[in-house]
Amino acid sequence: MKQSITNSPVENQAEIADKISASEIYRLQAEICRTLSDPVRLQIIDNLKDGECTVSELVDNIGLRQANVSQHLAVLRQAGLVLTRRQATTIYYRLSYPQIVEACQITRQILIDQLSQGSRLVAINTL
Amino acid sequence: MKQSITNSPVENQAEIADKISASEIYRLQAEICRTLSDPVRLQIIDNLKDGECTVSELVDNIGLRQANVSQHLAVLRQAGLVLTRRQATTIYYRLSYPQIVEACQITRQILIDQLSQGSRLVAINTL
DNA sequence: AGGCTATATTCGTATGTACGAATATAGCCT
DNA sequence: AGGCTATATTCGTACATACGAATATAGCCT
Repeated sequence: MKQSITNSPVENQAEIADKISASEIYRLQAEICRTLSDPVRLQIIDNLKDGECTVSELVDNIGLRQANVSQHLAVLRQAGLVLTRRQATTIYYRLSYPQIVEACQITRQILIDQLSQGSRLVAINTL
Repeated sequence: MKQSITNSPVENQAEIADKISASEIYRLQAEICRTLSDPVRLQIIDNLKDGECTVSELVDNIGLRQANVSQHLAVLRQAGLVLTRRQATTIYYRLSYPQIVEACQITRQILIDQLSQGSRLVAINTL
C-alpha cells in the first residue's frame, strides 16, 4: 500500500503530484468535474458562493425534497468540495475551495457565449 | 473585461440568459461540466491548450485506441468545446473556448490542494 | 476503380448515478 | 424517556455513458 504521503510538511505541489501518476491526476480531476456536472449541485455551489447556508435554506432555495438535496450534499462532501459546521441540530455548509466558484463562472460564461453565438440553440430547442 | 460577441447585434448576455430559465442554465452548465468529467477528455484538452492537434497526435499522446479517442472527441464536439479543421485526410482539433483551460487549471489546483492537505489520500488509497 | 490512410460511427455490455420512497440518526426540548 | 425537528442514509429503478469490437466514411494516390 502507498502510505508514503501521509504527513509531509515540506513537499511542494510538484512533488506531491509526482507521487501520483499523471493518469491518476486526470482521474481525480475528472472526479471533481463530475461532482460539478449536476444542475442541483451547481445551484448549491451558487447558493454557497457568498457564505454558509443551512440545509433547510438550500432545500427552500432549490425547491427539491430534503432527502434529495442531502444526497447531493453528500456527493459534494465526499468530493471534499464543501465543509460543514453544526450548531445544535442545524448544519451549515460552506465551500471548501471558494475558487470553485471561478471555475463555475468560466463554464457558465462559455455557455453564455455558446448561446449568444447560437451554437447551443439547436440543443435547447430540441430538448 | 468581456467583449460582447461580435455578431450578436442587440442582445447582451443578460438578455440571452433571461430567455432561458435559470434551471435550464444550470442544466446546460452541468452538461459542459459533465463533458469535462472524464480523464481522457481532460487530457485531450491539455493537449490542445497550446494549439491544434491532429487525431493521430492525440491518439499517440494519450495511448488509447483511435476509435476511443474519436468517441471522446465527438463528445467534446457535441458540447461545442472543440472545433475542427480538415487538411486532406487529416483533421485538426482546437479548443473553441481557450478559457476552458483556466477552468481546468482551477479544478486541478483544487485537487493539488486536497492532496497536499491529505484530504484526498483516503480516496486514493482505497481506490 | 481499387487500395491505403485518417477518422468517425454503431452496437453490445458493464458500470455509474439521480431520483423517489422509506427509514435512520442526531440533537434539543419538556 | 418520549416527541419534535433537522439532516442523513438505504434501496430499487430508470437512465446515461465508457469501453472494446467491428464497421463505416472520406480523401488521397497510383
